[in-house]
Amino acid sequence: MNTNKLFSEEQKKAARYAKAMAHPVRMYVLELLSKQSCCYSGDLSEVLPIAKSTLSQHLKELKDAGLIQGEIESPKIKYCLNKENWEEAKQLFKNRFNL
Amino acid sequence: MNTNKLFSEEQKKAARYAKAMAHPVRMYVLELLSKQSCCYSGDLSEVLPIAKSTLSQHLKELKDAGLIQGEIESPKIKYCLNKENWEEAKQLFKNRFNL
DNA sequence: TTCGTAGTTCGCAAACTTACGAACTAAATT
DNA sequence: AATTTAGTTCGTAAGTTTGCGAACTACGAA
Repeated sequence: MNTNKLFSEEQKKAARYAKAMAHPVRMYVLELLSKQSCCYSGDLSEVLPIAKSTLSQHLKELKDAGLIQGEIESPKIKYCLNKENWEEAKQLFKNRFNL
Repeated sequence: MNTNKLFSEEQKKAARYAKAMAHPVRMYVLELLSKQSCCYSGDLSEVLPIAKSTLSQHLKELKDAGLIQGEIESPKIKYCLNKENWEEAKQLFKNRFNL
């Protein structure tokens, strides 16, 4: 399917963000971060019933989608929302669906 | 992964709704319906660059997720948002992310 | 310099998604 | 009864996602 002209960039972005949210683990992480600003991936690892490698994969997806960012605080990594993109995502959803 | 106790039902629902939105075609349909209350799948078929069978599949996903409902108006089918679930989805997103 | 901690990458398997065309169903029209 | 219209279902192919454990990297502490 050639999507070049048929969907707006905004629709594609909104769908992309929705995809990043489309898994309970990732929803959990986003929800946590939207409430407490930061967390360590070790803390997530303790609480979530998945292998570390799997968690790492989910965090990578959130990073690739632009919704979170990690900061090294050796030996841990501190994750926060990427505020700019997070605001964009919220705006996209609000505008589309008048939430 | 056993998700029985680890994520709230609400997180799972929210992720489920996000998944339904996680494709440009489905985002397009939802956006349209949130703006104009109804549409015929034939109209969508004319405007979207995908095979009828593929569109049918996407509409089925939205139906299965509970976000839309179809009503037969022979020989066409009229689609609308499923208002109850749509409100639920919006509420879930608002509450989670204080949008 | 070796060890432990924290996290990532690799390789793989199983399941799911996306897309298509062909064949099908259901109902209204001719 | 045959045709047309509108949409669904089936079978299939290619690609993506989810998950795991094992092997790896990076780096601070002993």
